[in-house]
Amino acid sequence: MSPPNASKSPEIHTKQRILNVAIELFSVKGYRGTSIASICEQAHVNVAAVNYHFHSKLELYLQVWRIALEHETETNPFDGGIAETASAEERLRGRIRSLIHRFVWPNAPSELSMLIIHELSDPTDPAVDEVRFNAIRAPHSAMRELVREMLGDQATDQEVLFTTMGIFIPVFGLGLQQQSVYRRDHQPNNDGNSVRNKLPGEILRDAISQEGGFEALIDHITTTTVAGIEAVRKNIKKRGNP
Amino acid sequence: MSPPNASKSPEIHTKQRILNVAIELFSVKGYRGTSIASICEQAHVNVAAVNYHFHSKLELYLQVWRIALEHETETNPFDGGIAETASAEERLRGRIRSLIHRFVWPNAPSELSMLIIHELSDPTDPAVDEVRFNAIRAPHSAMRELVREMLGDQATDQEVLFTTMGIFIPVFGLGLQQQSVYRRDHQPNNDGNSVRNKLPGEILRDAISQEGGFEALIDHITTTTVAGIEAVRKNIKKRGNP
DNA sequence: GAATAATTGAAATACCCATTTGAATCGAGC
DNA sequence: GCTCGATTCAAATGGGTATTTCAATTATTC
Repeated sequence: MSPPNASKSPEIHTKQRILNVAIELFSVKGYRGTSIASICEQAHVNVAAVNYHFHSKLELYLQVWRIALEHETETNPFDGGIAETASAEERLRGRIRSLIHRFVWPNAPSELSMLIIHELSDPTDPAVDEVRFNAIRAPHSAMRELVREMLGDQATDQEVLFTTMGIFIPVFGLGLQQQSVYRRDHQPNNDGNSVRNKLPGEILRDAISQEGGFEALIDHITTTTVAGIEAVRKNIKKRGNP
Repeated sequence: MSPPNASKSPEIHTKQRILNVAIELFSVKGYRGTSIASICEQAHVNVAAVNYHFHSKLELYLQVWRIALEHETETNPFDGGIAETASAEERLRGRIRSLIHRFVWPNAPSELSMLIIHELSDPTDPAVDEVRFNAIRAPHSAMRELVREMLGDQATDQEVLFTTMGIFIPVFGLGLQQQSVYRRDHQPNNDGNSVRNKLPGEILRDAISQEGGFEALIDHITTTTVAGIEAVRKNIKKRGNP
């Protein structure tokens, strides 16, 4: 009777189907921008299922966060696969590679980074702060320690802080641009010429889509970052002990 | 009769009062996050006034954008007040100063930059693209030309692009962090310890709030940026003509 | 100072959304 | 094959929002 629901039953459980769609929609359109109804529609599931399996929209969202965080940590560790024993510059390169992968992976930022960006520009609920904080804190303090190591003991805290920020924060800018481009690409009414020229994010996307472009970007960022660190070190040496 | 409406009449016109409140709320909470009702409440104005003076919420929003863009252009020109005749490094410093002022001005990012960030992470309507584009394009292409000048003719387009992005895009990351901190500060239920440690944006805000911290940040960014450009130039020289 | 247009006010309308409800259906264990 | 708990379904509820409506009020013009 009724439609042959081949998309149901043992294959993938309702709960999992909801999660799969939710992670996609929440990361692209944010918490407020995605309705339970739209999730259920795409997952071929009744709206009540969401409130049955997860108590509320917010709890579903939290679950999505936890899954995205786990997934990112597994597939893309902070160290970029570089051993602890490698040179500082090697390790820096690994960290930068990992960050870029998260926030500008050619086709789209990772789900986690998109969630982070939405949460930063439009916080959902204090309950999310905890998990969001965990997602940001670990890579940030790891980077800070590495910068401290590279700048040496004579560097002031402010120098370490600014230098760390100089590496860490720009990727949020990259992610924001990428996310904007990604959304624009997926807009249903995108006729491609409503705005005459390209936004910085689109120019960048084009560049890294080219053969070798992505590696070139990582090279460029690593090179300029190392040069920046070197410049700060020179200043420290010139100044001597504070 | 009724309350002595001292907040009305010739003083400031209804339309202007709406705009004043709208620019504040839209920039902090975004388009979707602010209701017409909340604007009218704060402006001591009836909801119908919005739809009388501006046809719709969207048109009010567009008006706010135009005003914010105008205001920013007047009070904070791209060149940071540095003359065309100054050295390239001086002009770069001016541009960086201007960008930082827009996106991380100690107390809060400017209205325009907050609008931009919201629009990037959660686009409102194609009608906004035009004005948003104008807000981003001018400083971006100015920066690009300056970078081209500093890198010389032998630099590839990709080198110019990446270097420009390396200066231009990070400020979006800064702005995103600042906006997040700013919103958190202004949340009504902010007990200050729902999350134990500080987010990068908060650490940074603390640092630039200190005496001389803001200038130190601009110094740091300028120094590392110049060092980065110098590194790219060296690569170009080493490589010779492509 | 009357007539007319502009503006404001309070309430109504229409839509979207999260959540609830209670019946229907399914599935495992006996 | 029956029972009971788990799951799914369609419809209803309640709260929020943008927008409209039209009468009341204010300002402007002659």
